[in-house]
Amino acid sequence: MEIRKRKVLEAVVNDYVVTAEPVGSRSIARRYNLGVSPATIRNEMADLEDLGYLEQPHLSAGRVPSDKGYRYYVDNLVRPAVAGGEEYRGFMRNVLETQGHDMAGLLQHVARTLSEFVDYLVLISGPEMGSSAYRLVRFIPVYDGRVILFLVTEGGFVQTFALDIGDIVQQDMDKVKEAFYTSFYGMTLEDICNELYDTPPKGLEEYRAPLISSLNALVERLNDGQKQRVFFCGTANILKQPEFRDADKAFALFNALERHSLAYEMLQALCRDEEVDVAIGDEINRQGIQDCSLVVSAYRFGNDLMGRIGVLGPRRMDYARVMPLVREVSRTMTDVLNGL
Amino acid sequence: MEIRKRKVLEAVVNDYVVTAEPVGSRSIARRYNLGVSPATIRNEMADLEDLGYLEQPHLSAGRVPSDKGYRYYVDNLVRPAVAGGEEYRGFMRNVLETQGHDMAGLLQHVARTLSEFVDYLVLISGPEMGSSAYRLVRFIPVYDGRVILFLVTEGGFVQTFALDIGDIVQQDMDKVKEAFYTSFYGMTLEDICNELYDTPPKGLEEYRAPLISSLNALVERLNDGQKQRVFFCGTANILKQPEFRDADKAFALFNALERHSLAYEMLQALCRDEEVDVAIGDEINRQGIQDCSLVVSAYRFGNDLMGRIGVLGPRRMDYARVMPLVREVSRTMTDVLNGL
DNA sequence: GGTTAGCACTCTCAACCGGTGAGTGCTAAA
DNA sequence: TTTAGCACTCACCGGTTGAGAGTGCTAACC
Repeated sequence: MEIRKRKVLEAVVNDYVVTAEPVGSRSIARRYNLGVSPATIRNEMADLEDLGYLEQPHLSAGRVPSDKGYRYYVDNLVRPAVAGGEEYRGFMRNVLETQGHDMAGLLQHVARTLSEFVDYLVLISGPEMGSSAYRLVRFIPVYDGRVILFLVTEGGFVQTFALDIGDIVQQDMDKVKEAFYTSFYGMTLEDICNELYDTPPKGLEEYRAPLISSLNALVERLNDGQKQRVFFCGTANILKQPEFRDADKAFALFNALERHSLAYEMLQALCRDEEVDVAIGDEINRQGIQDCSLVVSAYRFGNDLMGRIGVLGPRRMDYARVMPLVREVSRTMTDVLNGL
Repeated sequence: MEIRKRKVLEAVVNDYVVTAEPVGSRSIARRYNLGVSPATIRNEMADLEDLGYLEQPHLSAGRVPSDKGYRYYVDNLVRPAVAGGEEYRGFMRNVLETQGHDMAGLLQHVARTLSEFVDYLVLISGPEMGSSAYRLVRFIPVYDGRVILFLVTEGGFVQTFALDIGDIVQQDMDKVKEAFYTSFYGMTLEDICNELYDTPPKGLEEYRAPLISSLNALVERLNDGQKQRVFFCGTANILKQPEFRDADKAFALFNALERHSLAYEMLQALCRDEEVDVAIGDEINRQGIQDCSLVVSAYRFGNDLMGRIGVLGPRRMDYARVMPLVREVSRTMTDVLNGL
């Protein structure tokens, strides 16, 4: 694309991001020093519309970026705003350090903090329990037939699941206590299922079937993303955005987001790039969320991907600010989790 | 209050609940068989307004119930709608039974199910961890200095907390493992703190201070309600209500609700009655939630109050439907949790 | 040939205006 | 005490109008 067209496209996106109003040739000529008259810009805009980068809500209105226009902007034009990054980094470190590695609380806090820096919705998915390796696995019998599966991931995330292994007589409970003191270090849930299937703990052969089926059901749920918790913060922010002041639009969006599994899948679906990824409008491909964009970055522990941090806002999102911010937060998360 | 005034007040509330429009004397005369003309009803309404039970949005509009009017209605006039109760009970039992006592999942499901029966927001607070007695307390050392406190309440609710007890040398970790195998059966968190303070486990005297301070911080957080999780469902429902189609109103409400601790306190604050309680408008006494009503009922395990189920909607809530429904759900919860 | 000034045209939006309908308060009669 | 009648108020709807912003097109300009 010619240099001037790029400048015009960038100007349109920049202006539209802040005003949420269709932007016209005159205002671009006034606010940006392109050295040409509105008429020339008008011609460029007409060309950009032909090429599919801009759209016109109605004749005699200004132009609005199309999905394709945003895509081009994000891929080629966006100039990350550095301001706030450092400030935020300090803030984050503070949050991370005072939260003492209580993962759920930590993620909640990070979501809250981030949502105060952007006027959008923040989503953070927790560690993927289904396929990650555990540093500690413990089976804790609680009472008749109920066993709590206690897991700690490499990253220190604790999760518990209740398993029902049917009627157990009291004296067998002690056996359970003993039997499950085996080490499952570094195994995934699938591994544990297989292990138990192949070599059931001594004295507990008769409970193997219900235990296995209970575990299998658990693995299945985890893979469905049903058990996966997504932390939300800044829901109210959505209502600040002019495009969601219409109650029906807002309703459709909130309704969709209420299915946490959908939010989880949405976060998972983005993984083109290592650092920070963006899905624009229809690219999100979820009912009710067509009018949004999602900026996502993953945080890691060691080589394992732990979870994802996402910011969901209108397509007209402030990419220049959000992208570096999200990148920064996930980097900081990764750093702190890895004990740097 | 005279019988006819009561009938008129009831009629106004009933109509306003469904239409959300100020209701006039004529429409009451038409829809209810009071045996008097609109003019008479008009006079009664003027009286009710003088008494503070009704309000007029503007001259020449119909009347709307005031907070006082709703209060009188809820206390004296409401006729619980029975329809749906049994149907719901079956539904609930099914949810409760298939959820296998995984408390977090269970509460989430109950919230979801209930939110499908009412067009309002459902809030459920989990067991109060701070002051309830535990059936099982376990300290699980994870790695250097990090100990997970693993708690199971009488009701089978599992919760874990990370504690930092400072630098621990590896060989001491085994001691921790041993030392914390004590039984803390039936103790509350406060009890445990005291116990550890009075008689620190053998060989771990030097870790007493950080452990105690870590635990104290935990108790404090629990008492602040910070750690208390509140399960939300039906947030989108709020936007269906005409009074929240105005984005600013909705924003104020969502903003307030985002502070989960506020939601928690709101639920806790209501405890006049055993069965089901209602806070109307300003009675809720929380910034941003003045225009709502809250219907709450507690569920129990044994004699302990475990948590609360609340429905938050506009003041113009369908009390006749919501009140029995909330009562029914909390009863069913209590029944199922107690193993009936 | 690219650029620009000028101009007619389009479309939205806010303000205005009058009519309609719902509802009220008041008064006088039943 | 109740009711019919009536004048009055106010929100709301639909149509109109004018202003403002923006466009496309054309012809002149460098």
